[in-house]
Amino acid sequence: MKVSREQMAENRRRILEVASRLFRDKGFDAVSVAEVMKAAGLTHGGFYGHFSSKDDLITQSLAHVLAADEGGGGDLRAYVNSYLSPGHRDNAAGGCPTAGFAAAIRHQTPAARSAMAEGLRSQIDRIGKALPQLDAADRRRMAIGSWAAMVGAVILARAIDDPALSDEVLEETRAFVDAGMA
Amino acid sequence: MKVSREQMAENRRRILEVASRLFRDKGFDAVSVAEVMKAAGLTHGGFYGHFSSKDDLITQSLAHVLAADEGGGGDLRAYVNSYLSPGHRDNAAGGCPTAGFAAAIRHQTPAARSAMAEGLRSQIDRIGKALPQLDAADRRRMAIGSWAAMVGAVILARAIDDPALSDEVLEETRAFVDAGMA
DNA sequence: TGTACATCAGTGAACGCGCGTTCACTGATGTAC
DNA sequence: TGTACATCAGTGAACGCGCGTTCACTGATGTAC
Repeated sequence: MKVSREQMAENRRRILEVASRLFRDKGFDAVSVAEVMKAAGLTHGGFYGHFSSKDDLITQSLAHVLAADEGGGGDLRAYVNSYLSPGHRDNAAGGCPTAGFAAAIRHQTPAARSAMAEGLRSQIDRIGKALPQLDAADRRRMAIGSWAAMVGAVILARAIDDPALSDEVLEETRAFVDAGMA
Repeated sequence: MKVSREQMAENRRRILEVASRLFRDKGFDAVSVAEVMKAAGLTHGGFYGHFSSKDDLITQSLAHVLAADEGGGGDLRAYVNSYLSPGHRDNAAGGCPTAGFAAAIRHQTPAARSAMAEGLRSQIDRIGKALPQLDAADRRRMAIGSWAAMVGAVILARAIDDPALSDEVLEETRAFVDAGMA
């Protein structure tokens, strides 16, 4: 049955939100269109009224979640600490989309890869702006190096099944990044 | 038709090798059992004579490729340079299994995650041993922090479609890691 | 060493299943008068 | 404002396809004599 224009817009927004959470949690391939629609409180048939394909949903949910501010612009030390925390490691569904998607983007459409590049650019800029004490070259190096270490550490910490080693990867990477910023 | 025991052992080895390359190149889900067997010069029906399931193949090919020395034990500076090179970024099929698999391991079986943890442990030790000038705590921090940055940088560099930014991520991360080791 | 035969690695057709996608239908929305 | 109707967002059955897996069969291997 037809719904109001506002209702439809809200449905679309909800699809994008649950899709981005499910994709971060389980990966693009392991989440079906029907599962996304069900989580959004709809049936699968209506999907193609909102998106032209599953690839289209992937690209749009990626752009949607990257558009939401990723943080890192304010207190950098606090941001690094929360990023490299067990809480973030254990909350992939609600966590950083870069850590969740970066490795899988390689196998997605050009549009999705382009959205990821744009997200990376703005994240590097945001971290750089939080390092005003450094000159331009050092700022760029610190921003890129720290971001690579943060994303890498969360991916590694999530990959392994040994909690002690996983915690240690987060803690030591935090000390490593902090030392670079000192 | 039956083949000799040596031939069968060689077939198994070849399956593991092509599987690890295909998985690194395209991801676990995007590679079918039939594709692996064809790449190994066999037909898909014989697969279950070697492995009990596709998950079993994933675990065994992971253990197989992690068992091959990953490097990092000798000249650390040279290893970092080659790791963070465009050549490595563009050769996922033959490149570092950690960069290739880390993010996907989260969704695999406990056996696969355990193999990845073991690989990570020995890689950290290997890098640490190449930093004899540091005390134990600094060595551990450098090894873990550098490895996280290296893996993260290659994953990010592979994710994005802008070659200039991709190259820059590799170069700046190399400078970042080198600065930490100085 | 040579022969007869049991073994079993590999073959390829077939299976059941879940997926992305399509489509005829429904009924609330929103517009024309 | 109230009514009549065209629109179209959402429904759910159905599709075609590729996947992981199974299985009856084949014929070379390797062993017993």
